[in-house]
Amino acid sequence: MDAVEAIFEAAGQLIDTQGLTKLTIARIAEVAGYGPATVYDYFPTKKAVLIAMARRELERTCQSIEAAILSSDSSDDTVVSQSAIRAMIGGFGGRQRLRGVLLGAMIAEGHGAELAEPVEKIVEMLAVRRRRIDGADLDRLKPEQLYVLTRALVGVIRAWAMEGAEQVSGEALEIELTQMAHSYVQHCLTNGMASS
Amino acid sequence: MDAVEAIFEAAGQLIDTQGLTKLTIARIAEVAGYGPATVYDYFPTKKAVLIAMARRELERTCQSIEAAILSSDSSDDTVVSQSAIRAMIGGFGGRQRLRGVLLGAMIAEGHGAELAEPVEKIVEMLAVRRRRIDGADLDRLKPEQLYVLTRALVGVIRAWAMEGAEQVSGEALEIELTQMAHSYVQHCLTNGMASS
Amino acid sequence: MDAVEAIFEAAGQLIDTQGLTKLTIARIAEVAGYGPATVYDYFPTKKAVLIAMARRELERTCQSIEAAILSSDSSDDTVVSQSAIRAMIGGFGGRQRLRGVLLGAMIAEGHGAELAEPVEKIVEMLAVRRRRIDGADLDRLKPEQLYVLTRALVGVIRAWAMEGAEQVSGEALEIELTQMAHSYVQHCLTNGMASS
Amino acid sequence: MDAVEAIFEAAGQLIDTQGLTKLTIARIAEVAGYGPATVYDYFPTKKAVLIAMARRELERTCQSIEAAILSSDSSDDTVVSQSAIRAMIGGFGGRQRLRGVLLGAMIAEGHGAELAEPVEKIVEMLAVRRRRIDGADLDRLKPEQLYVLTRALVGVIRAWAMEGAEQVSGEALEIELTQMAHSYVQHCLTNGMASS
DNA sequence: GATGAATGAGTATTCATTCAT
DNA sequence: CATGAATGAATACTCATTCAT
Repeated sequence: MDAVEAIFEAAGQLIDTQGLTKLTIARIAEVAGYGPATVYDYFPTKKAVLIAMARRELERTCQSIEAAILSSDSSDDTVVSQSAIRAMIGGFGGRQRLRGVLLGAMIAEGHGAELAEPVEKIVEMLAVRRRRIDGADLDRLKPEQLYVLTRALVGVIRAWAMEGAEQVSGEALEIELTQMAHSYVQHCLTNGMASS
Repeated sequence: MDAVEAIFEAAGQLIDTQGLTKLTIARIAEVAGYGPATVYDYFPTKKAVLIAMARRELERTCQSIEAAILSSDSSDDTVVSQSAIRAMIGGFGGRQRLRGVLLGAMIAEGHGAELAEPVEKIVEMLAVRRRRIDGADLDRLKPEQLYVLTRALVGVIRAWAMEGAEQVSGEALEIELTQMAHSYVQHCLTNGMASS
Repeated sequence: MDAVEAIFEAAGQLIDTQGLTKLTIARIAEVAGYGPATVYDYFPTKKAVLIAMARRELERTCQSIEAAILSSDSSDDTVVSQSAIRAMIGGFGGRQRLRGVLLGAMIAEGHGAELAEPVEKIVEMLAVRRRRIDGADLDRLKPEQLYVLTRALVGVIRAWAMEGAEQVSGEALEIELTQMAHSYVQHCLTNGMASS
Repeated sequence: MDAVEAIFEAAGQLIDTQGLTKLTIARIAEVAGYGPATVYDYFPTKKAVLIAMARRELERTCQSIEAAILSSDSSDDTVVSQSAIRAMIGGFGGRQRLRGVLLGAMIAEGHGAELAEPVEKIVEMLAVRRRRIDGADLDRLKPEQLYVLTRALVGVIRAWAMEGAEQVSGEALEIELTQMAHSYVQHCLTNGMASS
């Protein structure tokens, strides 16, 4: 278990400082303080390391989002959403390049759909919350709407992670993402209501 | 010129059918009908081929967006935006894998910001159009808003390209992207007006 | 003792089903129900396992040949030889791939000469038998003749083991090997007699 | 073409002096005076090199056998066979270990049946010859007999090649193999005649 | 007696890139 | 313009073997 942690840490460091291209099993092992073969005692493949890392980070992100939503006592959806989105942005340990690479790895290996989980979790929790608060039952986005919403959020965060935060501050990003999500969801629900 | 075209065509084909991993200079050259060394007469590096291709496709996409907007005589912004977004989605010859790879290459090589150009073009043209039509001098989006909007659109399209179009049809994507963009822009402009 | 047996059994199974290439100490140990290190408590080396197995199987084959000759009460040498050869062919539990691999290992490790023992045993026992039965004191084969005879028999059986038994049935093999051996020995002894 | 020859020569040398285990593509290439990658310009795989070598040696052996038979003007079959067998023994360039390894490689890779060709050629040519000489039509060995004969010859020669020629001289081998082959064939044909 | 975690040394194979022609 | 033969440097993955417990 300790070895896995060391491998993750080593790989994370290397990716964030030298990029994916320079990442080799030998280097990971060396930084982790093991021989190359040891990595293979825990992961069958180099790609598997990346995927496992991404999943763990995703897991963590989900948890911090959940925590953010649950601990937010505002009755204003926007406020709650914003703290959730802040958790998303802050996820992945803050290491920009690592974040981008891991997301990219998930997509490239065909696990892109898993990335939607955190966002779906937000939407779901907000819906539950809302129902609890005002008894309203204005629910569910259509699948394609959820799809667009999740990919938009992840896409923006990924771009921001990789391009560096020079163009836009984390705070501004947080606010605008919240606005975008909120206005789109409002629009969806409004139209959905109107047409029903 | 002919050789460059042949190289692009060969590389495009190979990427779309076999993925980036299987792409080698030798194979590109073979399919293009040249020897490997010839590729190096036109591009200094393998990455350079990818970047050049991406730029050309991006250029083309810009042009088709421009054409779509100019030829649209509707006075409804949503309709115009939608045809612009349709042009975006249809870019890269509709070859999803190719699109994903090329966009990924641009991002990986640090040219991610260029990807925003087509979207910025839409926004800009729509603004000009609006001014021409109703004389209004609507504010521009703030930089961070433009940033979020562009990355959101590109992010969704890229994800859609890489995950395969099975989950959401191109038509649905087109509609929802338009809705998302429109509701966000409305929101931005409205708030911007109110606060000024 | 039990562990050794388990190791032999595991290795035998693995070789016969997956071939020598897929044979690793780890896999042997696993199938045998032990950890890898345990194998090294009994054998100093991977090759040593193979050699030991080969020797044991060879030993067994010798014994079954002996039994076959002793229990055969025919006075016809050909009949006796044939049952001896049948015992040879049936050696190694009839597991052809295993046989081929083990014989190959013996040869490769420079123990090829040991393979001749079973055949020499046949020849010797037949000579003894003959002497007992008709008091004749037939000459021994010359060393080079014994050499050729033994290698021929082993060579054919080995080839048959490795090429698969599809081309020739075990029964036909048994008959023809007996004929070949018999006619050669006859020839040798006859000429030997004549020339002495 | 020159490169192929150099590779064969290098591989042959290495096998004969250091054995199959120590054979690596890198070493072959080095000895041949090339980089490792060049070997792959001519052979897709390490095994392919061995197979190709074996086939070439086989080819050569066939040719020298053919030449031996054709140039032998004796009317005595035994004499002719012996020179053919001498050609077989002398085949494979006289490099003992190489010979054994190449034969082993053919067998191990499932091309064992090809090894029979030289022997079948002998038998065939002798049959033709005999027919021409005395008009006799005492033909063909049964498949299983041919099988046993060929494997016996190859088996003995292979063993002799690998065990070293200390136990038996090449001359003695040649004589005894001829005797064995001859007595077996005589036996087969005689019995075949008798039973028809 | 048994182990399992760790490894170090090894190797086939790939490919972007060069250069003499 | 075009080449094709050659390559050097790189790297994922394997496995026999060890040793502290």
